Amino acid sequence: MKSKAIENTGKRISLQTVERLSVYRKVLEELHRNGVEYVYSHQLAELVHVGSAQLRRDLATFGSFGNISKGYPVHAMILTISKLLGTDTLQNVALFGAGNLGRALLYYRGFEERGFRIAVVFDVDPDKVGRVLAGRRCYHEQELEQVLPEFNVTIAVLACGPESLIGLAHRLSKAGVRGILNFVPKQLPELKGVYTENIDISAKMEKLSFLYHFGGF
Amino acid sequence: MKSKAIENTGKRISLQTVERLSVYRKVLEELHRNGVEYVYSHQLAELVHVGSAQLRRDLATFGSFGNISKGYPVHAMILTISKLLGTDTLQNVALFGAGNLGRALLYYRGFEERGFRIAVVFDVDPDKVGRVLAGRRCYHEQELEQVLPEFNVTIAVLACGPESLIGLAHRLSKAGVRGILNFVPKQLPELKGVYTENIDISAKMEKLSFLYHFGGF
DNA sequence: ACTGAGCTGTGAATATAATAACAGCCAACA
DNA sequence: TGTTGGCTGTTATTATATTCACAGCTCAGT
Repeated sequence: MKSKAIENTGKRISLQTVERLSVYRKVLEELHRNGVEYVYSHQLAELVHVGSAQLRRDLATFGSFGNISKGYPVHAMILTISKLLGTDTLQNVALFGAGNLGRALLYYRGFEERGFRIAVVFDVDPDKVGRVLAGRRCYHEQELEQVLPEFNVTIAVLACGPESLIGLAHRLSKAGVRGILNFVPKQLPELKGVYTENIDISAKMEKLSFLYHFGGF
Repeated sequence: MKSKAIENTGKRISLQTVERLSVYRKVLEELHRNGVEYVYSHQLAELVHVGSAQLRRDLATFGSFGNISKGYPVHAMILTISKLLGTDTLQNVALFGAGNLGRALLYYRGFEERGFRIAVVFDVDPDKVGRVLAGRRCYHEQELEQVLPEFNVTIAVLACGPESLIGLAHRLSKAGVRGILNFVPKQLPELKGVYTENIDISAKMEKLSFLYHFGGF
């Protein structure tokens, strides 16, 4: 796997570790809600279906926080991981495309508790432009350059049509966006200084299909 | 990375290779639409942002199909990859949850051309049960055991609430489902004989956020 | 105080993935 | 027909990720 690892306090944090950290935090939040204060590596590891050694190693990449006999402090770990992921403070996100998927994302209540807020919506459909959807004003995609700076957006979510996708990506890059989450099943160009992450739902199904047809069990 | 590799014709196909195959096929489809008949590994590699050696190696895992001087035959490769992924024939999928996301998936036209068809919908909301959504009848989740067998479903997509998620997973397992695509940001249990794949949108954003905050470029 | 059970953090060992590099082939062309 | 350029498939190499296994610590129970 192409592993762009990041330099931290002398230790490198691989992207795979980062992905697991999201999961750890998610489960830790649940433990926290249940009043659990400390958790052992093997307990948490079992909850997230990961080896306990790997869990300890992941956590060790950004400094040790485990109490040697009580285990890991749940709440402190949540805060530490949040800070590492940059989600300790709310980030504004721009949504492109107010179709079925776009609106589903708009109405989803779960982003805020994970540190993200869809602040603006863009579309090309004249019927949608100018309207207010779930409290967010919908602008025309052409207005991107004027509107985006107002909202201090660093991440763009693409749930639009595939037509002008490439051009859009370049414009976003120029407009200062630093991350793109792309739901459109079409290849984006590589943009310098912008990290792009694809979510291809059909591809995930294909993976499941492969496993099923090959009897991967 | 936990690499459950699959035994094929003596060669193992890693899941990472499978994921890339989806991308290859997606791009190959586009080339095919544009009338391209053959493509060289370095051309395709550039389109998908992968090293050409890796591309050739990926393709070689299921037998060689590259014409040594013309490159790879676009259409034949599409068919071969489709067969490998099991998407050469349409597969029925069951959707759980007809909320915002669920409906977005229901109305999405793109699944069929990738080999999947949402055949049934389940929900717990009495307002939705019994209604027909985008041509698909909505059943109550309780009816799962009776209804599922009619539709020959092997993959379930979870876009429901987190409340009875674990129980649902176990029931799906018992009902013969072989793959679960889970959009609910909650940890599923490990089910013997069922492969589960999670799509956590917030987690993807967290990853982007991490990269941005750490200046991973 | 002392012992023992059980935890974390981590060096060492292993498994896996990505890259480089090249042998052998084919077509085009002189 | 001989030669050359550029391609694939694959082997060798390097880089990365995971797992093992244990030193060293902490506390509970005596």
